[in-house]
Amino acid sequence: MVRAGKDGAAPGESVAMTSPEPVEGMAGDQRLRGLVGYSLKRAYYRFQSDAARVLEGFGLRISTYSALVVICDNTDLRQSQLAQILSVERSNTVVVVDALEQAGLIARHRVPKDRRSYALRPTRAGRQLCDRASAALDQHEDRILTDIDPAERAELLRLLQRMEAAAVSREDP
Amino acid sequence: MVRAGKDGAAPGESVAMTSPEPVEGMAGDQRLRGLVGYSLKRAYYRFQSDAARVLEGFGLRISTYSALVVICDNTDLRQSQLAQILSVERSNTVVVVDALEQAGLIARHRVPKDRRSYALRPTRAGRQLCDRASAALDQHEDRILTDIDPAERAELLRLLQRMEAAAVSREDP
DNA sequence: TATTGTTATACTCTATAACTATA
DNA sequence: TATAGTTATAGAGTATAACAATA
Repeated sequence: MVRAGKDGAAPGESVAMTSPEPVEGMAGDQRLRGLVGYSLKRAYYRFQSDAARVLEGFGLRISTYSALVVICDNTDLRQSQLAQILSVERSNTVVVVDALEQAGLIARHRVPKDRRSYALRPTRAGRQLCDRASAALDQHEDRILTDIDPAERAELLRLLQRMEAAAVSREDP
Repeated sequence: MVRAGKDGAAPGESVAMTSPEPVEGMAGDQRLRGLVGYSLKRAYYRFQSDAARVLEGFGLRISTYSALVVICDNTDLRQSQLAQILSVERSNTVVVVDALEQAGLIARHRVPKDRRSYALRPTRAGRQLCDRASAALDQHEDRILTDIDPAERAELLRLLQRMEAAAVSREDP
């Protein structure tokens, strides 16, 4: 029972990434499906593991890719600004910036006016890789969302951002 | 946790949970905002940290709560079925089921016909807590999604599930 | 005193492999 | 041999505290 076509998990794909084939005669996760948070989580994990696989081909992770994009788009960014934009802790940006620097994709430049901080700048290789990875990621999203038309996709983006903003506004007790 | 007096961050909330106030004159994360995956991630983290806070009041985490719901809704579930339904590895269900059992919310019953597996059953306390936590979580989602009307919310759920399914179907390269 | 970057640490979630006991 | 549950472990992401250099 339970196992329809997929035997123990196809060689190369994990069980956890298998689609939730409903167990016959069981409710399964139907009750949880009513929660936006649950479907959000499932969609997110699926989506990000695919995105991670795409970026792996460029030697990037999701964290390093998104930092690289922000550094490319904001001239002479400080690390604490990077942290704020991406909503990660300052301390956690260090390893990401280290990785980008060691890969020769960005450089830390000293700021004369404030010698505590660095100005982050992409190298030419960094800009090039950023553009190539971005194109691949766009293509990837187009493929994944192929049966969701542009209007729906725009609506989806809009709803996700409203949800995030709504949750933010509920921060205070 | 959450702690009111940490040093760097604004008193009350961590930097990471701070809203992404656009740094003036900068592009910020605008380019990333075009990616569904990025907004999906941001919405997800915001959402789940809120949900985790709600469940904390019941002594539950997201993982234990969702397992409890599935166990309540599927009679005499096996652990591997639980894993399949929730799309987690079998090995990772063990600690979750342990936690639920130790909290007196479920019990492992031996199955005479197959002594390798357990039949998971909720206790009365487990069912009660499940219902109370579910109600609280529903309320929480209603609050968060207060400015998203029911039609939009249904559309959101539908799109999220289509996205997940779409990503699934792209598993085989 | 406050801020920037940093280090160290811990906790969670996820993934993999290998073991045991049953089948 | 195959499966159910288990153990151990490793990797990422995230969060907190404390420190040095600088403001």
